[in-house]
Amino acid sequence: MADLPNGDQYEMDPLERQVVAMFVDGVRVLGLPRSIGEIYGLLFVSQTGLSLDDIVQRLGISKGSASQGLRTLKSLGAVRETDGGPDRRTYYEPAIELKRLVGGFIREQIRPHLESGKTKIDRLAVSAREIEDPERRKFLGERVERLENWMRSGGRVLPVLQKLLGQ
Amino acid sequence: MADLPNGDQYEMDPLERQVVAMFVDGVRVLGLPRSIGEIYGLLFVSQTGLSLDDIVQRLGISKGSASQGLRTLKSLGAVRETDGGPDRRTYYEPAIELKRLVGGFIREQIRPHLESGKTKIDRLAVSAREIEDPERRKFLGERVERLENWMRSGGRVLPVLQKLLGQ
DNA sequence: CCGATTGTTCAATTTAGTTTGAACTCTCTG
DNA sequence: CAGAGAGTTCAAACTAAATTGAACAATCGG
Repeated sequence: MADLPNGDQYEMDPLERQVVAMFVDGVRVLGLPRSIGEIYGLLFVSQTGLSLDDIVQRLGISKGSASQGLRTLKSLGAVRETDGGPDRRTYYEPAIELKRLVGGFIREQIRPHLESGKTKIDRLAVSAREIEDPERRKFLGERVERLENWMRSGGRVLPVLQKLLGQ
Repeated sequence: MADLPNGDQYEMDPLERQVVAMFVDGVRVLGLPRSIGEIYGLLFVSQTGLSLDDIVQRLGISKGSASQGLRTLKSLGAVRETDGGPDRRTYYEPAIELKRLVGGFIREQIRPHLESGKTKIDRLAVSAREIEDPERRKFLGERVERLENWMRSGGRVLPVLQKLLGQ
């Protein structure tokens, strides 16, 4: 590296660092790994699309990490690929519409959990009905009902959320 | 332990395990540690309040873990303390109203991040205005605006969320 | 106020999750 | 169709986060 003519193109400037750090914090709240925040943040401050190798070099992360991070971001609908014309490689750009980002996150991270939650509650309801002691059975029945209510509320909220964030 | 008359009172039955496992999964989605899901889940299936020692023994976790978990749950408004009458120790019961749970989570986990996010964006806006190159400065200004929009949307959504989940 | 009991704190350990990097596949092009 | 470049995969290494447990503080009753 020391013998390359221009190290600058591999380094982020302070403002870019600031943005990347912000997104790193941001995605941690969402339970996503740091590298995802770094990649998205870098794309977010970049005026042009970046290739996988650009990302690897500017962030100083491994190719593997960048590749996996981009896959997750693609699945969330948070980056789109633009094929680089004459060039062989793919370039990546960030999706910056909140609607799209929230939609992807709900679809990929929230809905699956709501689904599996419902299944588990159904199984729980079955177990609860098999309890011998009537008092205990009644109590459990009430708790199961409470859980079903939570799920219903959750299901009702998501569409509203999406509508509100669609601007 | 082997010489205690009734080991049963320290063990969860299969249904209790099922509920605890469900809440462990549940809280992981929210980015909270496993022990918190275990404790809340155990309280949720229990017909009576439980003491810290009850929790330690039935879940088989350490006193330290239970103590810290309860503290977090209290700060989230997800458990309340009931002092156990003649007894010296405190008993814990779960809060089961969704409104309360969501409210606590928003207050403790979401709002602080929104706040600090706003601060970071303000600082970023300052840095962006100092950029020399006009084209770059314009681009960054637009991105900062975008971030400000995201934050505004987030702020608008929370109250609606709370209202909808209040039943 | 002493000793017993309840609950807290935090450094050390353990566990879970992320990142790396080398080997691999795929695809294009000369 | 050989070889070069782009991107993927995944076991191993590393890092971050949770848990333990022992020492400590607080409180109560005798």
